[in-house]
Amino acid sequence: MLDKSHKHVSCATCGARKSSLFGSFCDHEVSSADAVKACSYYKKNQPLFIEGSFPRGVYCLNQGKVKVFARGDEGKEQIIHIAKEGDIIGFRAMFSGDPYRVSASTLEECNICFIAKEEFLDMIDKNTSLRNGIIKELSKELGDQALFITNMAQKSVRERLAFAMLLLGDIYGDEPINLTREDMANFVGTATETLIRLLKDFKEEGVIEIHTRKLEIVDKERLVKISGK
Amino acid sequence: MLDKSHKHVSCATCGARKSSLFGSFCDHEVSSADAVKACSYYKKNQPLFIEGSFPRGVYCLNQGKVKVFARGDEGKEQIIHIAKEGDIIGFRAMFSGDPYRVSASTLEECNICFIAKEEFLDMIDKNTSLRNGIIKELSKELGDQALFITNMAQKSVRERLAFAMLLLGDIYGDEPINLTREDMANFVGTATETLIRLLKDFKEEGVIEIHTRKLEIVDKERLVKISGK
DNA sequence: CGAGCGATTGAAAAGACTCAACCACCGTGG
DNA sequence: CCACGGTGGTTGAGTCTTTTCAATCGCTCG
Repeated sequence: MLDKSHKHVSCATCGARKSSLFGSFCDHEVSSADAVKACSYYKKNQPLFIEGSFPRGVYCLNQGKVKVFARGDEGKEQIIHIAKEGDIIGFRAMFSGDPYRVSASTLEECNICFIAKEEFLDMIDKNTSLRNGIIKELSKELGDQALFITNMAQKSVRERLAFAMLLLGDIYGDEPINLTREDMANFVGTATETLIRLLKDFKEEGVIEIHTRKLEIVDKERLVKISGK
Repeated sequence: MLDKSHKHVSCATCGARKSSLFGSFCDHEVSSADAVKACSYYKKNQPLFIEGSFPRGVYCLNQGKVKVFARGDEGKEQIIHIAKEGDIIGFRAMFSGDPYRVSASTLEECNICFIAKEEFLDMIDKNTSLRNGIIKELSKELGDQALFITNMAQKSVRERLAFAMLLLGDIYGDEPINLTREDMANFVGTATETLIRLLKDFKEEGVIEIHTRKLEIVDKERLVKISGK
């Protein structure tokens, strides 16, 4: 259980920072980031921002997972990305000038820091390596999404599920994967029922273990093979 | 028929430049861009770069269309983007540090200018508005791709085709859309046969006209409706 | 203990793909 | 000028994956 107060989490002691875009900060930059940010505790399933609204800053995840998703015409969610500790989200729309084209909401209890737009843009102006890191991150995501599109267009649901499980394995690390079946289906891009049937197949094939809602990968090699890459 | 010589096309007289990322260049910048770039004539179906190789510079389209695509596991192409006059391609991989994750090849005869990596990075260092333009372009594409993914995951092939026709309408402007059925299918993410059947439907519904290989949009409103947005 | 959401199962229907064959256009070379 | 070959386009039939809809189950939290 996380601390529910709005207590300030220092960037200096943030375990997630080192592997984040702010990883290269010097002491001075760390403390000035600390000074301008606001920390909040978020309950499960709480929105950070919603498609169509205008961005007012960026969110830096100290603890917990966040889904980033778009809604299709019938309102069905398509999860584009799942962010974990150390990830920064919401910066895309700050650069494009558009309103958000996706929504974000917590998948579990989270501690999340917020940095206002002006402060963030200011940091980018002053810090070349942060700026380069952002450009690199945008580029990396663009490449990932090209693969995502290709998978979506050409792979069967079974293959996509295997691929998604591998991604989720990386995101969740040691912890078991913990998502509703619906969120998982919306990540893979299929119907909930289809997803459930395929998970059952994987279980019977000894590829994963199912503990009600929590999933564990047993045979990663096999998943790689099934995913077709 | 384009000029097949490797004659230098000046950025100063390039009709495509004004609407491109280089649109904000001052005279001085235009002439220095002119000085470092190399112009080439490309035949139809000629590759610019190939997935897996490392980028050595960026390509600026003066004339013609270029497809940017990834290959799925069975080698099938998925077209991610179709670039037109004034577009700059290949810069993503220069920032991510990865090798190219997509390939690019001409869809028709083209005049294309090449700017080497160091020169381009140098231009970005020196020109803030170019740099901001690049960041904005990366962000814009990232947003477009999120929509692309959602469409791919949730829409029927018919809906996706309608959506793709609208995009192609913008890309081709006044000219008729001119792609092989296979390229078109690889853009929509479907089998060639399915695409052909759906094009026939659209024709019978009076939405498009088919002149062998060239397609013309007759009822744009209807396409918007069919695409479901 | 009960309500309610999330998970699961089954059966039927629909959408899309594959495979195989055939057509049509176009440029080439005899 | 015409026959030929090849690429790209079209059509039909059968199959298979995936979705949809309906019903049931079973945690989990007040």
